[in-house]
Amino acid sequence: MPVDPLRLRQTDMFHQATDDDLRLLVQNGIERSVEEGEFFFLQGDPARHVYILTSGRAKLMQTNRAGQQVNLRTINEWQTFGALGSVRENATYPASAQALEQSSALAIKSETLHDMMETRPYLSFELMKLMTTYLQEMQERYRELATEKVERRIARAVLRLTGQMGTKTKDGKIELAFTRQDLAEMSGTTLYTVSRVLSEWEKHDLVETGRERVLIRNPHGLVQIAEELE
Amino acid sequence: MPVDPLRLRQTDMFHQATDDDLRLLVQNGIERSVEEGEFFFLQGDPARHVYILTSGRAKLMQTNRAGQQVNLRTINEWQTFGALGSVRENATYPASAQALEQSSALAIKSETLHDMMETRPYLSFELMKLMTTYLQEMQERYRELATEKVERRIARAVLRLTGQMGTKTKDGKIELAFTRQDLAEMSGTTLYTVSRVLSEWEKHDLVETGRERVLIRNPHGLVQIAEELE
DNA sequence: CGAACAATTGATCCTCATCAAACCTTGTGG
DNA sequence: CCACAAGGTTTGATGAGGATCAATTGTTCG
Repeated sequence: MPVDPLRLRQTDMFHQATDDDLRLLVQNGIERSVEEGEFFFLQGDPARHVYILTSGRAKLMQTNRAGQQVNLRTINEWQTFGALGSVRENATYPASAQALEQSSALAIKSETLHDMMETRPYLSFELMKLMTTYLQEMQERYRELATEKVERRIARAVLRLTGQMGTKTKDGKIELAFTRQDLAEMSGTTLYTVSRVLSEWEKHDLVETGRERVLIRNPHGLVQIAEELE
Repeated sequence: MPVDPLRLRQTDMFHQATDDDLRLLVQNGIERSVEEGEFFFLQGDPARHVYILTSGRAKLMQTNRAGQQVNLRTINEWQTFGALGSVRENATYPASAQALEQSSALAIKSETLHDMMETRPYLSFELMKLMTTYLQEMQERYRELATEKVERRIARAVLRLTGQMGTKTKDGKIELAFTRQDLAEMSGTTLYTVSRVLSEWEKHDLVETGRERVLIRNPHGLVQIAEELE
């Protein structure tokens, strides 16, 4: 199912784009559909495309040579990914992008975008804003990982996800659809520790848990864990 | 001592700038000198200026509310800092910049740079390239911190510094001027652990150590520690 | 020389990672 | 509709890797 060019404007990077620009992007892009668990690209692949997720959900992750993974961020509809590798020519992707569910993305040739940037200052400006946001977030997470204890890091990860992907249920709770493993990769710990912490939280009525699911009952309590001194 | 506008071209961001642009920057900037240990700006200050270090050495660091610090990067002559906070209006600096020795910097009003970017596409493009580089490095360090053991992290930190700030001595060794505390903040550990690891390395003739000083005797040995499987 | 600061080293303790086993949940096919 | 497989989750036991604390020993500089 082809992408409606005008919907592309939901993408931060293209907020200010003209209709013609959007059409140009879609014309020069190809749509890629990917099953749950499959990859849009792998760390180390030549960075030939920049992607915009048009449906589904994906995650960006990095692997070390021993195979351990960390989650860099989760990608929602109309978010860009793979842009980092495309700034310099002949770059390779510094991370892998894996679909969390069946997903589609518009893949635009890196050069196309590169060329467009030369004549459309808004593009590099927007991309820069995006990069600074990510950089700032990474710096914060880096500090957290270096200085904070696990429970707090998990609380932060959950709260971050709440803002980005939380869906409200009828009775006012907020639902997150992630495995313990996912949460572990996002907070730099193991699924065992996440499980233990969630159980502890459940005892104190902060959350309800289930398979691939966390319901947040008391966000304020989590904020307290995430922010409180000591 | 006023900054020679043309020397500004050493700054990555201004490689492609015209002479007039450089002069404009200097005219609109003020020079700030700062003693060792003092701050150019503090985390949380309103981000009114973008800085270019014209002499000395500084570090960018983040502090959590308990006062623990992490080192985000070290700043050398002609490198930009404080640019991150200046992209959005009314932003605050996400980190503090502290002089490692007596240093000077050219401070340019954020708005000035912002305005210049609108008419000079190369500026936002260069700034974007810079941001992607930093982002990529932070992502890597984040993964390291999450998945690698301390010794390896310290080895990586030392090697990174070697590339950025290492000065060669006559007899072919590479010298780094950092305290154990600095290295600890850069690798997410404590000065005690750094001290122990360096002592161990010294026993194996990989380095020589001294007060605020590490001499690298065998870089290849360090690479091995940093890269080797297991 | 003495003060201030940096580094070392030992002893101790605590947080988490790791491993193992059992238990749930969900979806599939007979 | 049940049985079973596959994958997700829980929980306990154990131990390692570093953090923390304390005391001592350099080093530098006024």
